[in-house]
Amino acid sequence: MGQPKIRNMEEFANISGISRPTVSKYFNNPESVRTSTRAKIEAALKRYDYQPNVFAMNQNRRTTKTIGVVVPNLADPFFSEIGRRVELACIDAGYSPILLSSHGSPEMERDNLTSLRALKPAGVLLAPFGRMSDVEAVQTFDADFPLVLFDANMSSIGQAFVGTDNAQSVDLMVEYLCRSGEAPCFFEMKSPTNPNANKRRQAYIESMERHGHVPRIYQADGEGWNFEEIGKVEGGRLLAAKSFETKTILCSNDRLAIGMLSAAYDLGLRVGHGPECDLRIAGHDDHPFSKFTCPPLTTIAQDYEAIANRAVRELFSTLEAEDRTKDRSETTFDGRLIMRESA
Amino acid sequence: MGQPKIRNMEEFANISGISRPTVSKYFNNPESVRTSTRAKIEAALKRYDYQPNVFAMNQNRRTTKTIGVVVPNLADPFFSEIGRRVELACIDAGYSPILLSSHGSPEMERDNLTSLRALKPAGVLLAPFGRMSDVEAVQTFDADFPLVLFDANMSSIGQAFVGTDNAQSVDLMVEYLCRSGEAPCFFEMKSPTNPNANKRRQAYIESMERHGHVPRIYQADGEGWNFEEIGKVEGGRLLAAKSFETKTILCSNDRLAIGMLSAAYDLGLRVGHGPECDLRIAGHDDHPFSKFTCPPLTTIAQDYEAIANRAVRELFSTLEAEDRTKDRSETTFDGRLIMRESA
DNA sequence: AAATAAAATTTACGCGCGCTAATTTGTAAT
DNA sequence: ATTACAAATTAGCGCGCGTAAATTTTATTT
Repeated sequence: MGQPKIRNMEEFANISGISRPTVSKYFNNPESVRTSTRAKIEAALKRYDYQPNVFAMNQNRRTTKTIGVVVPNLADPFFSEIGRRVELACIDAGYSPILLSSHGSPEMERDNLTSLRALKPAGVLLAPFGRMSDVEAVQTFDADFPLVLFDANMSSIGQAFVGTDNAQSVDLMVEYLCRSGEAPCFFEMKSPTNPNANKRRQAYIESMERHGHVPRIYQADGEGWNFEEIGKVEGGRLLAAKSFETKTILCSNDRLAIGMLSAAYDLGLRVGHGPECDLRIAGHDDHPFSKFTCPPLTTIAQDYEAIANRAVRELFSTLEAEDRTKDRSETTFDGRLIMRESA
Repeated sequence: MGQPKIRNMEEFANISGISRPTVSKYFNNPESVRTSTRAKIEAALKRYDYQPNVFAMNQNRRTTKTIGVVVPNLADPFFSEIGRRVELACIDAGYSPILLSSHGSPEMERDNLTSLRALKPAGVLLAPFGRMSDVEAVQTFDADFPLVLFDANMSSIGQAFVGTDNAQSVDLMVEYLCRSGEAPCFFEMKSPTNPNANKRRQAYIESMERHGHVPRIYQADGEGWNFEEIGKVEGGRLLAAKSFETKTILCSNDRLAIGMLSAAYDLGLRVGHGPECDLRIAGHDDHPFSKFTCPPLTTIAQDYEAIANRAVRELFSTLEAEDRTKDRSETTFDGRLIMRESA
């Protein structure tokens, strides 16, 4: 941290006694220069605080050190949590993540990808809307940049997909509910905005049939991302009208379940698995607040950490594989049953 | 979208029939060129998709179109919501916001400011940790870039501060609770990580004294950002031990209140303002989930929209004022009482 | 000790655009 | 038609770094 400010790489090369191209090489990859020269450069770095101009660096580089991370909606704690972990994993690997939220709008997802193009990212981690995404835009982006999908799959797009095995996780819950009491009916949105909803419904149907039960599905009206409100209003309506044919309800996700729990409370219904209870409610995702609902919500925990780390690793492995011959891989992690009091 | 790809501004200038410096001027500020030439350029933009290279642009520009937005923790719905609105307001104004979360760590706040330096942002909107922030780092950043603080104030740092008037909002709640029943005691963390906690405690004390009551404060042990857990465990402990001297509890924020509501449910305590209830619990912030707690939480709503928009406007007004003579301004918005069933 | 390979240096060009000064063109008013 | 002024053009330098080719130095092997 000396007083004479370094203006550019030329000056820094002079005071460190190394030629500029070698210094440039060092900043691209410190391992690529001899140990003795690396020591000289790092000694100079300690005395003078210099860092290369990012804009000049990225102008001519084939690839930058930027990683784009795009999620559908940061207001949803699920995405803010998994986005957070992806971000930290990128930093650990020496890259600069840039986290973009599409604010619930597929159009903004497209815009985000367009903005990212200008930044020449080394790669992009995308949790897409799925079939609501601008598929063509995602495809052309995939053709131009290394792309890894997580959370929601899109067939044959991206170098890899990493997510949760909905078939396994839903079956785990259905099996538990059947074993511990009545077979569940299924509560979801009629036109779900989140991409895993369809897979979960399908998994519910198959699991129920496998266990010899008739699947019963209830779909709530309502648009947008205000899941709790929809769960409370529409779920409450169904509860009040005694429309559910069973007293065990599996919600497509925790946010719907949180809304329904609130409605049940208003209606004076006791939720839980005890003999004195009127209703069992279960969810999916282990939402950060599901531990604090009344009663605490029985749910399926997705392995955030594993998904985030694996997605990052998949991306980096395609970055390192110069030849684009790597096959597309799909990795799903098992959900874990979190037994609490609601079911 | 013609087939011949435009490689640089030179080529684009040729095909649009305008000289390169004028095109450059257009991209810096479309208003700065004659209407007729603007039309020509925009006609060409429709036919060929060209956008200037961001890295080359920003390399020599005095100031970029980038706005940094730094919040303490995106996992907290309060910050993800206000960050979202700030982001959208910047986009509307034609700037490129870059949203950075410090993941609950003051050190990362410092790192985020350091990273932003390299991007030469036109300005930065910072929701600081407050006294836990690296004050010196924030000060030197303030000296080098236009800076506006929001949510949490730091004395004489930044061109402006925008937030909620804690004295007003807490007094509003205290007044309501006293008027509608027993005077509240106050529940908070012993060493709070969120920056407004001290102001709220102070506001509570002053408000209670003004209403002729003795303030009673209960502080929970616990570190970090896991407020719900702390509210549930420590608040539950106090409830179980019947340590609270009154049956009306004002929590420093909604997340603590959510935890305490969960504990009260476990203990079989009926929360609410009805005659059959054992306890009243109130919060502060109008957390997105406070509407769905059991019972729904009475709280104070901060005016997210107003805070976000005003913070952005304050920043832009300092950007436009070439002379740095603008006085530092402090703007606070009133909180709004949200009466629900919990108190 | 000489021979060989690896790494560092020198030299030089290019990236795409910002920005300036001098000049020319266009527009609107007298 | 003349004047006056704003806007566009031409010409050209500079930013800070990437990168390539040719050369020299250093480290390793025989």
